Amino acid sequence: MIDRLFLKLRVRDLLSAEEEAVLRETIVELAEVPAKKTVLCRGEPLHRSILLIDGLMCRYKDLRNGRRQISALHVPGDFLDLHGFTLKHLDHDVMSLSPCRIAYAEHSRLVRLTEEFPHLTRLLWFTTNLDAAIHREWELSLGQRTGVARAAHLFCELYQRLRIVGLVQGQSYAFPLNQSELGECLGMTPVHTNRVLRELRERRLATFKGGLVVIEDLRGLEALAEFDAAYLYLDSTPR
Amino acid sequence: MIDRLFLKLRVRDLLSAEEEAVLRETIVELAEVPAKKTVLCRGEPLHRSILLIDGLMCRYKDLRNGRRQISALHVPGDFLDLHGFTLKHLDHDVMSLSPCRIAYAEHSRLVRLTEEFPHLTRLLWFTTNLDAAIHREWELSLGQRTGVARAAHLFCELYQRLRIVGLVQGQSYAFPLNQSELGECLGMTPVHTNRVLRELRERRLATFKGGLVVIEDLRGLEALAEFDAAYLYLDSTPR
DNA sequence: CGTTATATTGAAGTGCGTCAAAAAGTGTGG
DNA sequence: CCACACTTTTTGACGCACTTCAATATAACG
Repeated sequence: MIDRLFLKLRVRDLLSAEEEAVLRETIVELAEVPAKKTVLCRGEPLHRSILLIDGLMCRYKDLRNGRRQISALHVPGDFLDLHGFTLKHLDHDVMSLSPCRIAYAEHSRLVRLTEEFPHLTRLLWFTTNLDAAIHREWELSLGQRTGVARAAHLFCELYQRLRIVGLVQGQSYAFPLNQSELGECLGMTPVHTNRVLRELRERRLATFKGGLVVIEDLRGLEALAEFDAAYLYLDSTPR
Repeated sequence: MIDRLFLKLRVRDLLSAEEEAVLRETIVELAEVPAKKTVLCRGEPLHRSILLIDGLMCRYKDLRNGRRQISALHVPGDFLDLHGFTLKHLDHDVMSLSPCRIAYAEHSRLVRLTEEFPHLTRLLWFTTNLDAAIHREWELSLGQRTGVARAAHLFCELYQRLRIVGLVQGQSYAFPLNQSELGECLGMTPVHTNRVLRELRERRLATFKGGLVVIEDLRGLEALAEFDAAYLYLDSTPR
């Protein structure tokens, strides 16, 4: 059930059998969430954190003119709001993009974890810092990359993130959102998103259709995006 | 010396005398850094983290066309690279914008801190999650806000962040960077930054000149920016 | 089969970038 | 104190990336 979390962690560090057991005891109570459902609202007090088991979720913020920025995408094995463990409430909303399965970790149990398992604590701390590293790369995209490069970069990032949890088949992966929502990740309108996708298609780099991304030319896509996976910390290092 | 860190932490939580003492023992060895000096390079192995005592620093990433995105600004009391404690190397560079004073915390000592002081560990974890919350708000700015609103929002954010560490005098604060560097924070060219600043000046909201920000109409600035300080977590909550 | 969401394309408008030059500020040495 | 070099700010003209508005096409669905 939480095996994708272990895959994600073991790409980055050693995880002992005891630590694995502790996580299995901490993360419990499976639940299902339909697509397009807000699972967490900004400001509400939190007493547990959520691990994504299956499906795709996002965090987002809105402006009053109705424009929305998706600030993060989450794939299976990611915590949606582990940062909420120390923040106590969120500064953003969280919603499902596809039907999802989730599991819960009570904050009271996480407190005990920080008291008894310092290495595991640092590893969980690491995962929130990894989220922040992805935020920084998105800031670079939103601030400086062109529309096509932004889209190309996102496709490269998800290729790597999904690959390590076993969710890439050949050169394609499920990416269940529509062009409007993709535009909300990329800081552009649905119309322009459509044009950007057409350019990637015509340049034979990647296609996005019906919630499926097909990478036709990974090297070309990475070159266009100036993608360097270093910010995903895919190296195994003691934390 | 590290009192601004205590101001920052005590806005958010109780900090015991013992914890304060632990931090004083952990953060040592004062150093000076001239302006415009790169203090940390992406990729290099880290064995300590840096606390900013005085001055202004930034983290940034470059693209090959020479465009740069500043992904975070740091004010006195902030760690520059506490995330580096769990990441082990950085995905970005860090440089000083003004002459700075810094102090060091050895990672070996931080490891011991995580083993012996779980609440303090959670508080330090919190500060890295606060950095991430600021990243998210910048993503919203870069993706969805107009140029003027982005600038206005940044001025509001720094007003609050500097205020809690005692670095706002009346309605103004030191913000020692030039228009090019400000543009690198805001995802815009120096030329456009200049025009945006003129608009804020002409609308009598704020002025930025000679490294000094003067807020003329805080409410107006906040309204233009849709600024809501909630993402800065200025409330005292047990972590 | 009709209804609704999603994708696609066109045309026109705008915010921001680019290029270029001038003006103002800053520091240095004489 | 001025002369000079250099950086930073400011402004103008023009171009492009992206938005907006609108219409049509296609797919999804009960």
